Amino acid sequence: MCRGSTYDVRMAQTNGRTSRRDIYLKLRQMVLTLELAPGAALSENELAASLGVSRTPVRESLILLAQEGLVQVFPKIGSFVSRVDPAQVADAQFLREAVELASLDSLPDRLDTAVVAELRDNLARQRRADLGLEEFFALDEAFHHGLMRLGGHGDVWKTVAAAKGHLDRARRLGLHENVSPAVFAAQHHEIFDAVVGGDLPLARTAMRTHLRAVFDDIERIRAHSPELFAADASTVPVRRNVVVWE
Amino acid sequence: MCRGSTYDVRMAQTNGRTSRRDIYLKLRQMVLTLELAPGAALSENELAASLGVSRTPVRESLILLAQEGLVQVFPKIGSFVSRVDPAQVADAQFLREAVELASLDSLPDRLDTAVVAELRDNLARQRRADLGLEEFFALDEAFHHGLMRLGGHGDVWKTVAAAKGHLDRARRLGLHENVSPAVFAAQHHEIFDAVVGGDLPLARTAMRTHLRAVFDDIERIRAHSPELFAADASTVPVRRNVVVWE
DNA sequence: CGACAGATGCTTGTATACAAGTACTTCGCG
DNA sequence: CGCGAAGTACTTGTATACAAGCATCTGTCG
Repeated sequence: MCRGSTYDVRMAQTNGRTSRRDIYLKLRQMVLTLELAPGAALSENELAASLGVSRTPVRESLILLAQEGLVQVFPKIGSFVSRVDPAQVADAQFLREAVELASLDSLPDRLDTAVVAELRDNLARQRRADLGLEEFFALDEAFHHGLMRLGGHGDVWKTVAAAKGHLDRARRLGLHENVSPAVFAAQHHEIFDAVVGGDLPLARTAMRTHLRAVFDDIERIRAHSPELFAADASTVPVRRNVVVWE
Repeated sequence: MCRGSTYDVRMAQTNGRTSRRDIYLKLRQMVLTLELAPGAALSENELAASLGVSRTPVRESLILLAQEGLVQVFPKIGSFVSRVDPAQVADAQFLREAVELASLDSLPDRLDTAVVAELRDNLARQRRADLGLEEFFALDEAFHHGLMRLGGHGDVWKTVAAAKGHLDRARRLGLHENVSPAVFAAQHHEIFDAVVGGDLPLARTAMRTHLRAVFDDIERIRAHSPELFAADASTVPVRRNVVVWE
């Protein structure tokens, strides 16, 4: 009697009210898009008031973001958006390169035609001239995720995505000043053609070149404007009134 | 005025009282060591009472564990230790293999002698005959982490470790019935010798063989006793009184 | 004018009360 | 005896109150 019953996930979401999941996703998006700048002070009370909820869901969201490394919480002092840590950027670069290259190695002989079509459409959209920055990033994310799905490791992308928050923010810093999504789009094309053409070595080198280009772009922007990068990970940022001051 | 000041992490820990960090680590350890069996029901109230704290820190710990995939929380229904998900086990296997092999590729010419000595000592301890299961797992963890540190990617191990909870539990299931840490210890030796000997290809093949052996061990135990593995990820386990019943 | 001490306002951490909903139990009825 | 429906005990989600501590501002004294 009473076997396990299936649980409908939608019921937890369609409450209508903004739940913790919404708050977490919203805050995460704001951090990744630099709408919440690195080093900015986050007050649980202020966020709760501005979102129209109590401290509890805000606090729980901040705890999750802290575990991802996107937020730092100092007890009795304050919570802050993490400064972009070059070490974490390099770690994320290493991780994604290792995983994405290994995924290429495990591509099956016959590719999922639906995913291939999806990628082809994705690349077409990347070619559009009137492409906004966030739109490009979304397409970029979907493209790399799609390649992982071709290798049968679509779920592993979640782990990579969660670990590359610092890298994503660094990329946005770079592309803010130095628009060049067209170059990356062309590299995406090269990778895709090699994959569908079955040329594994070429796909590997193209992917490696692409990811390294992204990383070099970040290093360049770091030398250009280092104030948003973290010097020491355990350094408390300046307080709010001083932030207003600047 | 008022530049950023350094924050002493120890202050947040030496409160004496069991804080959320302690509770989180304790629960996580209990889940990984199967002291909390897959499928077991977790009540925030019961855990709070048994740990002598309120629901708040317990709840926040469960939220973190849920993000790691070790716990499933169903609103208004209950929280449960996740059943070992074969898909997540395979994902973790793919991830760690990709990362650890890539780390071998990035080994420097001159290895950190301190880490090498540490690894040598680690291997000596693995040889001891009176080795407990959890002791072996701790040494295994430290060994692989040490290899990553040699490649300069020690921090990446945190990401891998966080993602391989399901794989670790599957390993413990396997080694509970089928003691063979000696085989794995010998493989560790082989990897280590190839690394210090500078034989990169041999190190790669030895590592791959080792990780695949671990994975095959898991597949074997899954065929042997599948009741602790998840059939469908969104299936609610049986309720508490029924758990007492069985 | 300078420096030290207390007051104040902010922060996060924890405990508790309430809200909403599920699942099982039990009682009443046919 | 079978079955249905109200009731009860439990769950998690949220809001709120209190506790403890750091940083700054301010008042006072030398």
